[in-house]
Amino acid sequence: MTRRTGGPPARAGAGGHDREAELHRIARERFGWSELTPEQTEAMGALLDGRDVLVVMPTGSGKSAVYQVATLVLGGPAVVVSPLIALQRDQVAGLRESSAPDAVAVNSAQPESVTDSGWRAVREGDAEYLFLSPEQLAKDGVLERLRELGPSLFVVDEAHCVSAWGHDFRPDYLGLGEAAERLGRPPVLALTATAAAPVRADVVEHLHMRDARIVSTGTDRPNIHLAVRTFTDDGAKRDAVARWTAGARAPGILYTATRKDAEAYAARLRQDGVDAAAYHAGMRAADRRRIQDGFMAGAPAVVVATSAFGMGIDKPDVRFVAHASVPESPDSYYQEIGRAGRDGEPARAVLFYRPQDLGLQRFLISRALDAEALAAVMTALLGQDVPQSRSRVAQLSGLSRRRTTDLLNLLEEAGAVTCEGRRRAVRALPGRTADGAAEAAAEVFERRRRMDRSRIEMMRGYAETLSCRRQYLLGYFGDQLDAPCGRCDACDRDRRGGGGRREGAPGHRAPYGPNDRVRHAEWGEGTVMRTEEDRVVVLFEQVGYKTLSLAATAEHDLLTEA
DNA sequence: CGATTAGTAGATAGCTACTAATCGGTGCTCTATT
Repeated sequence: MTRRTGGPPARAGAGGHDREAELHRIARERFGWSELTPEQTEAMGALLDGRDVLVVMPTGSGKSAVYQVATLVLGGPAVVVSPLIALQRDQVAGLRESSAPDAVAVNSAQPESVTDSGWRAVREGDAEYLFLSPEQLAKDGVLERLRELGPSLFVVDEAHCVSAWGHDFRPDYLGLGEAAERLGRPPVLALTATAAAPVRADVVEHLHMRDARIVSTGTDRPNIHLAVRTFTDDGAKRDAVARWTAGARAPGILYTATRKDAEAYAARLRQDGVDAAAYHAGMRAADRRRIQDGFMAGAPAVVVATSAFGMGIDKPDVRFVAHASVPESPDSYYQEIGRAGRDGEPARAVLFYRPQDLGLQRFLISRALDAEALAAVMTALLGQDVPQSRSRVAQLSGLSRRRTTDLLNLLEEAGAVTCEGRRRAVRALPGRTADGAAEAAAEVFERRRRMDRSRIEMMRGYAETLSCRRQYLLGYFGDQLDAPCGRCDACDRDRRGGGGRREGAPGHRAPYGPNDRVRHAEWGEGTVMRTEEDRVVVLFEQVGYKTLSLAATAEHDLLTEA
């Protein structure tokens, strides 16, 4: 990897050597860290060169250190976007306890007086880190105050949320790129533990990252043993899940697809004498907090939860993460099992798989496009001569601000509207019509849905593969594992010699390799993700992940080099 | 997409067998009541 030298920032020191020494000195004196990893210094160095950086490193490997140290060298406060208020609280508390500079948060869950004193602390240099949600950064007043502070760094923590949530659930995530620009465009740092190729592309695009430097330590978590158990009967699966969980070494997390199942399994486990508690977003905030804090402290030993549980859980000794139902994507799955074994000791990830369970995931991503609302937004904009604020567009179209943001994001991606200026007002691009915009937006929407569906298919692929599970998962994230891992059920079976899996014949080379660019007659251009003995998985820009039979592609000449 | 519940038709007074309806995940922020 080459380090490009950009314009040296104000306080970065002269040579790379001095600078690295200063990073180490600050890490030691202000944070008490005796060492920085090569990846940490590489990411910090790129930021000091004024570059945008995407850091992909497992939780617990020191992602936060990158911005904490770099901020002090850059000499201005850092704006840190964090998805959950609970997470912001933990991060602020953590920095308060250390001898490092203080942090403050700005959100709706604290008294105004606390927010006010937070702003003051940053303004007066008593705090260097300011934590906010993306929703806060969608507000003009907040952006104005931030701009006056002259932030030296714009950090997006848990950056995969941009891609996972921005397109529907929390649309303000897609406005972060513009927000950074309105703050004077300091270097942008995106942090995440896992990001497959399309997620990285989404993050880079929507944060408006320029020539982003990607710093990755690889996503493998070798101490987590991977296994899948397959069922067709629902009752049999439930029995197996309950039995396995009751017998597994705690602490652990059991993920379910629905709130009802979380309650049901928790009750059943308690009956079997397991110290288990349910956790989902339908519970009262106080109960959720009590269970999360309790789990961190050791009781309950098992949390049975929907996907609501886990972000910000940095408990080192989680011994298992089991899934009673298949999740929506390898992306989510890897995030969730990544909460096991952070101490490096052996841990288990078991997926209880029933093909029918994929149906629920298909339902959950199948929300239809509201053509009427889309038309209302576009028509409202077409009637205006000058750019309009988002809240004004919401008013004109009679929709909520959240809904409007969602649809404007879609229209922007479809090339029908554009945001401009410091106030990022929106206007329709010249020559656009309501019908044309609706059509283009529908196409963008469909493309995204195909991608989501293909991710579900990749999850099916993981559950049904006969070869090494880790090779499959890591290949999905663009990390190649050259040999089978020896730490998954497929490898265990091969070692016992009971499987009858076809080993790739030595000397028989697959016609495609990872990262090859290919073109398919119908699906357009794509990138090869992995090859097995008889099939190849390709990520196509237009249709998402596809698994093709090598025999068929050869026979009909379906894949050509691009 | 699939599981569960509610409703109803048929044939005859309590039940079977089908169809229709319903539900299912993630969080922020602001506003109106307690």
